[in-house]
Amino acid sequence: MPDNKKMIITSALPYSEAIPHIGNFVGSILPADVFYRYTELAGYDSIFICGSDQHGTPIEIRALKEGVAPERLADSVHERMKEIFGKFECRFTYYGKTHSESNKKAVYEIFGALERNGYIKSVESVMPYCNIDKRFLTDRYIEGKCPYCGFEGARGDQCDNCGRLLTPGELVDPYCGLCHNKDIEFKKTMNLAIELDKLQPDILEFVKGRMGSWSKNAANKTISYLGQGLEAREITREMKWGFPVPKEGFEDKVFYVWFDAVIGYIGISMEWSDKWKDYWKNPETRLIQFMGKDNIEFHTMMWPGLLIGANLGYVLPHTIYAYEYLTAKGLKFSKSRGVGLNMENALEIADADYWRFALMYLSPENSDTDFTIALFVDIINKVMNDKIGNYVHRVLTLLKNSKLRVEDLKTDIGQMPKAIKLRESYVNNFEGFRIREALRDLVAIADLGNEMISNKKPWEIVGKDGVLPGNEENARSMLGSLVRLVYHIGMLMWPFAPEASKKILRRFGVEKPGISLLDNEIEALDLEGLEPIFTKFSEKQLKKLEKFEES
RNA sequence: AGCGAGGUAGGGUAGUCUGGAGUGCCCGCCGGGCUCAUAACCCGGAGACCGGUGGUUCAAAUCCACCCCUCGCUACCA
Repeated sequence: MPDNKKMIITSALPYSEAIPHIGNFVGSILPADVFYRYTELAGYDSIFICGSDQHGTPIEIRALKEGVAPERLADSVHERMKEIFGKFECRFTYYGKTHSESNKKAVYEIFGALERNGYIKSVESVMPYCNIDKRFLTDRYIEGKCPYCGFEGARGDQCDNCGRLLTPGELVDPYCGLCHNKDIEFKKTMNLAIELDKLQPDILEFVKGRMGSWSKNAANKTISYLGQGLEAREITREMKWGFPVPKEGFEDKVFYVWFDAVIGYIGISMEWSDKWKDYWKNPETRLIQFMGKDNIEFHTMMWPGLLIGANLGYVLPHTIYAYEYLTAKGLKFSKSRGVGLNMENALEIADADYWRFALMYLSPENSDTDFTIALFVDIINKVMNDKIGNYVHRVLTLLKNSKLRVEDLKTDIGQMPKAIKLRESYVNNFEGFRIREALRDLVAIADLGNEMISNKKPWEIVGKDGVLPGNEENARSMLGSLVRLVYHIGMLMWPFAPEASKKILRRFGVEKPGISLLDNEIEALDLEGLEPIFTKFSEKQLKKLEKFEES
């Protein structure tokens, strides 16, 4: 139940190299958005912060290859992502980006504090250096022959042929992955690192106090990592693209992308509004963070570690919720391997509401979940259409035929214990981050409605042209109850399928949905131009989809 | 190899923390009902040695040990 505490909801920042696929979406931004919409529905004072993660090697290298400035490349992808998230009805309070003045300010502030407080040290490493390109090469961008299987073209991090993890020094006859010359030498270089080992006791205390409300995978993985002991982690890199390090001797380096990406939550909020402080510097605020399971250690240890070390009064994460993966035919969705469906293509198949609903219905909250078109179509046709859409439509049609007016309807929710129970379950499930279960509760309300119709047989007392004489009282309470459930569905559907929700609520004159409204009498009823709120996939579309799945 | 997550009817899941008759849900299947509705809806039924083996217990899907299988992470990707 809502209290007066503020809430910051974040999704892991999507990397702006390419358009995310639906696996990325369902694993972070979608649940964050759905949860944020729930907090609005429940009446919390919450903000939803996200943005594009723009720094890092892949973008710099790609920009180099395409002959454009990294910033231009990152910004163009950022604009496309912003647009596509908008099309998916994501309701960010603010969607920013990491390459911004405000984020630079936040990064410098936190770095400065960490240094002042004695948590930064320099570490020496030896890295391959290309004398032609005049730059250090990260593991991915040095290539050569695999020392194990002899494969030509193995990368410094891994051999694609035998799958072994490698280090650049192991490669036989290494060459630069950019210019393909062999004029490479291994040179010493210095980088800055955050001393997580020093922060370990504080991080451990933080984790112990909070992990009760984390997802199982996040909690267990963190315990396991902490048991092994944290080590200093580098926060600077040998690159041009990023924020220059403001420290003598390191000016030619930039901050490592993970460092300014997590700080981005703050930096982006700063750009949003002066009100950012009311949330970030308020010890009561709950910071709720959604992400894929690959992001766990950054959020449970490194990010809290740097906040604790900086000691600037920023709130620490309250809830960390990490999602498993959506897979396609058992394979992890992957841009590089061409597995899965990107968000732009997805909209050619179905509108945002359908994707949001179906993806949350399949949400990989507890384990990897296999996505198939057949399953997707099933959810749309059977669940959204046959259960929910059809229920809403049959009730509204009955109501229209009955010619009853809104003030005739008796809609005493107190007489509907099952509906109240489902509504409570919906709220409890959201509060416990069991979002998929909350969605099941919503579906169960439609099930309840369909069952009520069968039991009460309203067609026996409502004709095509009004209520049959002598049945007025009965019709008023019967239809009142049925429409009450439609009202509930419209309201509780809002986090999942906002467009359909709006379509329903508009008929009841509700502009801004809220759970507290569910106890009020329905005040308006507009039954003009009734049509089903969802439509099914036709046989024709199905065949098209099957072809799509083949490729 | 280490670590994390899973293995429950034909398929997909919940239940496992906090042991108590295999209990629930979705799809599919079989039978019946209904006609307000999107050929939709409702009711009933069949279908599971709860991955395996051993142990603890009056009692194990649930706790313990070992084993088998799947996925993921162990990246100078974020």
